[in-house]
Amino acid sequence: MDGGLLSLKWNNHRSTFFYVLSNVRKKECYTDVTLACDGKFYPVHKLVLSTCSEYFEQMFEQTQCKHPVIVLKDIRSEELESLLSYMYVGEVNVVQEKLSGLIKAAECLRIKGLAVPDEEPATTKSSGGSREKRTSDNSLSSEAKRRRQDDGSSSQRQTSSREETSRRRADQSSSNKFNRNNASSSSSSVNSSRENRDSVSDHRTTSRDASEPNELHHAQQDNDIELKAEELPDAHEDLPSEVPPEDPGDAVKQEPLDLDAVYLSDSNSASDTKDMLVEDSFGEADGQQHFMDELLGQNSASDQHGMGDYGEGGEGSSSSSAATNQQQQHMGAVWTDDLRDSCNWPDLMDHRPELLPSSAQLSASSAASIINYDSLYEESLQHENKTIGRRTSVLRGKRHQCACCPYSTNDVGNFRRHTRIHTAEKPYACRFCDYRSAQSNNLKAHVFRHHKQAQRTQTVDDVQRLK
DNA sequence: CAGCAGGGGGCGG
DNA sequence: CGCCCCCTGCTGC
Repeated sequence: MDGGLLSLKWNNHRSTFFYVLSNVRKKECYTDVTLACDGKFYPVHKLVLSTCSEYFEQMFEQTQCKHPVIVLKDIRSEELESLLSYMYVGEVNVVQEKLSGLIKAAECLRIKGLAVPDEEPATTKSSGGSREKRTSDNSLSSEAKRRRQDDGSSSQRQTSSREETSRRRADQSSSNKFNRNNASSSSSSVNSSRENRDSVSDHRTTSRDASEPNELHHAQQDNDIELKAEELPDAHEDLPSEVPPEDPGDAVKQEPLDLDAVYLSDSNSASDTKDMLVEDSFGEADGQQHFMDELLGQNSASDQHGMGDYGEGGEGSSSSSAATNQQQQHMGAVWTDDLRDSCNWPDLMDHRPELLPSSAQLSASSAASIINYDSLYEESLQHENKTIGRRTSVLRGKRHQCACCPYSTNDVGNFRRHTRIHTAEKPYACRFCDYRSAQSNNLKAHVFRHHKQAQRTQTVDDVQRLK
């Protein structure tokens, strides 16, 4: 076996991966989860989140939702941005006074390396640099500079996405440093929900010595190869310089409601079954092309695919709807109703006690929820103030634009009511059975249909009790 | 049958 | 004026 075994190594695999990953994040391609925080929306990748946080990993495992929107409470957007940089780049610079807040946020989200010990991918044969236990506070930077020695293991097929992403992180860690002096806010009062995950072996922070991240390219050139794989054209060649200083803010959709991006398929359905599916169409078609282009080292002409305006009221401005149609057409084979169906809201509902605790519980126990009504609503209002309000209200007066779907209305009550579709909030509970409804009228109708007699009796009892 | 949304009316600040 | 409640109609299963 050894005799015929050739190890093909892509010399610049890491750097290319990082570069592409950086780009897809910047361009919001392939994002499959949206973090909502402080009224901002951060389209990101489950892969990255789950790699960097078992908390996210478990969350994603418990919902098959294609594109969940995770509302982060008790975390400030600046902290989240820093954490995202940390997760994507593997490194973030933070000023001293902001550190505690960042750490707290990291603890809430159980970010590996910051809040919980990192674990080395099992199949990665690290050449075993010194692994030192990280002490969170002062290792933000050194953490990011960790191991790269395992570059050479590409002959192993990577079947674990986590492992793969860990590699990316390693790559990212080697990239240019992201200087975030504005990483902010230590005022977070987040309760540390860090759990004892110390069973995880605490391999980490092979503090790769100080070789400067920017020297990645050269450093990687040092890697030995058994058989030089055909390298990509020069996408990676210019990587250190091409990779822009990662600014999470750039990735933030400041005006998410203007975007085609967040499209939530809310195909309603029988009783509890509901597709909680957020389709992210952030120019994915373009993105795919771009991805290939990136891999091929070509510059995609579709750099600016961005998000088109959502269009008012979801009817869609001609441009946006055209864009969306184009995207959907483009990705027709990818995004089908079947896929929508594969996103089973009931799955989420089944775990709702875990995933959707009350806001109070959330505040106390965890920092994230998948669609928290209050947050979503508040964020929607914030956004509409920022965007819809700015753009639409001029024409139509106060306009409420759903953050998750094209729905919009002038009526705040209707808007609240609509929001419950996405939050699955059913505040109206039947007294006589376990039926719950999002609308009072539905409950009323239900009671009328099924519990007319019981209701009559109950009413009599109530009257007597009052007497 | 249930979910959803448009719209009207009442009420309180 | 904003909010809430309610009625009503439409839609899909």
